[in-house]
Formats: sequence, C-alpha cells, structure tokens
Amino acid sequence: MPSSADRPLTDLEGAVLAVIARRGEATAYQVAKEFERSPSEYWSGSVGAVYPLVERLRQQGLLEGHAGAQGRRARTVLRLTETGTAAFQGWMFNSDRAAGMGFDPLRTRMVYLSGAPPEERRAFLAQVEARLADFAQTPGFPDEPDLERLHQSWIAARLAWVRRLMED
Amino acid sequence: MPSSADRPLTDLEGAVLAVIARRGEATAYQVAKEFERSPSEYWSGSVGAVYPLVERLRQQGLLEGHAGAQGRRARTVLRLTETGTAAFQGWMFNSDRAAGMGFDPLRTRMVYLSGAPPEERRAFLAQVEARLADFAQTPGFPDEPDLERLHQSWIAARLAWVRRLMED
DNA sequence: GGATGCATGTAAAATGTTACATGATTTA
DNA sequence: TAAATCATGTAACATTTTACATGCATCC
Repeated sequence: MPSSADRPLTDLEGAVLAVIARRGEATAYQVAKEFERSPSEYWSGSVGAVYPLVERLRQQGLLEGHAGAQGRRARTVLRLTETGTAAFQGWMFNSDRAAGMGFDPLRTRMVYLSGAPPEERRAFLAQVEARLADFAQTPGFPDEPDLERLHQSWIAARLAWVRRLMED
Repeated sequence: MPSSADRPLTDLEGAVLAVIARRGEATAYQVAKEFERSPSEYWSGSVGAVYPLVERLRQQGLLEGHAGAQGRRARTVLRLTETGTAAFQGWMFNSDRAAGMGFDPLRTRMVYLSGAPPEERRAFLAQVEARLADFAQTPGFPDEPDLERLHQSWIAARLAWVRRLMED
C-alpha cells in the first residue's frame, strides 16, 4: 500500500483526513482517540499508527501543523492544506471505492457455508442475528445523534440481510 | 496481529483455511488464485502473502503438506490437520466476529457525511447506487451458482441500505 | 523450437500493532 | 503530594504488498 505522491489515498489515510476535515483541525492524539471510540473495531487507532501516518501526510504537503498550546504543554494542531483537501475529496467521493465490498466478516464466512446444508447455515445465521440484535442495544455514539442514527441504520441493514439469507 | 500458538486466527488465516477446507485440499498457488478471482478486492491474494502464511500455519501444525506431482513438477498439496480443523471452526463459527463491522468503505465515508446537508448526501449516495447497480450486472462467480447467489444477495442488501440512507 | 503463460517461490519495502517511555495535569 | 490519567510520542515486531526470479508446459 504505497502512499507516496499522487497515488490514491489508502483507506486509513482517507479516514484520518476525514476526521480532521470534519473538525476543521485536530491533533494526532485526538484523531487516534476518535478511532478508539468508534464502534468499528477494524482499526486499532493506536497512536503508533496515526503519528507516523500524519507525519507522512505532512511531508507530502497534505497536512500542515501549527503549534497550539494547552497550558504549558506543546501540541501540534493539524489542518488540511489545499492539496490535502483535494486529495481527501478524491478519496471521499470515489463512488467506485465507496461501493466496494471492503472486508465483510460475514460474507467471508458465508462463502464457506455457501454449499452447506440449509440447517447448518441457518443455525449459524441465527447466532449472528442474535449478536446483531445485542449490538443494536448499546449505542455506538452516545452523544452524537447523527452518527448514532447512521450506526443503527447500518445494524438494521445487516439484520435485514441476515434474515434474508436465512430464508434460502 | 500476532498469530502464534493458540491465539485466535486472523481473518486472512481464517479465509485461507476456509478455501482449503472447502476443497478438501489445495496448493498455496490455488488458494492465491481463488483470492484473485474473488470479486472482493480486499485481499490482494498475492502469493507473497499466501506462501509465508501457509508456512506459518504448517509450523503451528494447523496444516500438513504432502508432495503431489503434476507431470515432472514438484508441488505441495495442503490439507487441514485435526488441530487445524478445530482452529478453523473456532474462527468460522465465531458469531461475535461474524457480526462485526469489518471494514465498510461506505460506512466509513458516511461518517464524514453524517452532518452534511441532505442534498450533498443524496448526490453521493445516488452515485454509489449507480455503481452498485452496475456491479450487479457482471457476475462475480460465473461458474458457481451458490456463490453467485450469495454475491447478488450481498449487492441487493447494500442497495437496500443505500436507498434507505437516501430517504433521510 | 521459441514465445507465452502457468506454477512455485523469494526479497525489499511499507504499513500497522503492541508495548514501552515520559512529561504535564488533575484529583484524592 | 502521591496517584491516576491525559497527551505525546518511539521502538520492535509481524504482516502484507509489490516486484523480481525461475523452471516447466503448452501452443503456434
């Protein structure tokens, strides 16, 4: 996954820029925290991933950092440059990539079960359905209504798919 | 992502074992090809990933290889051991992981758009909808009906979600 | 029998994860 | 003021990607 000049952004890069773009500005630490808080467990959001990535983006001119201060403490506040904004939008509104499958843990498993007897499939899917239902109970974004709606909508869509699969 | 003894399998490990399990046996090359053919573009399925991974699994005793031959040519045919079967099933039927979000390229982007004005969201979603509709035209698994059904079902579920999102 | 592609690998480089280090702030 | 936690990083390690290497088979 090379990310050098004028290659398309990786998904992690896009997601990091998205966080900064949405807030206007942010520190690397804040970005990492936002990943940690997300109900998606896909990216660890460890600072060990975010700091080096941010550093690369700065060197490529997509991000600029200015010194801010909290109390006596040094901190680097990040903001998208013009180039960075363009690169971000290229990633963000790429409908081709947006429509792709990404990594789908259920689909990956269903490939294996595709030839299996219906009862076996259904037993498995019933468990997944139960987990999803649990999942829907605990809010993913307690204090951001827009994101919470999106989250619930995602779960609902998955539940619908699982139920559909159980019918076959 | 450590994969040493008795840690849970990574998703790539699980997926590789799934391919071998489904076929009964396979060579590393065949596994890599199957990933390449898949409509999912998430894993490159490069042999450079698969061969070392298979080697690790052999050393952990999850896979065993016996020499087969095609013409004069050496090849190593892989099969799950008993331990390997157990590990695979642990991965496969883990409904918790199966119900997770994995990496969803659309959701990732919608997080950014969650606060955006409805027309902007709708314009983007309309493009994604169009791409998904195209996507549905070309079969993902031309000669495997079960998998093709799964594939179409996945796309249909996504389309339904996208349309749902457009209504908000 | 030379070109093309299939099959089997290896190597270098980039990326991401976990774990560690350290100073500043707050809190008990 | 000691303990906890917030904020900012760095380092070692494992994994994955891209690119290269090479021998066998097939086809023209």
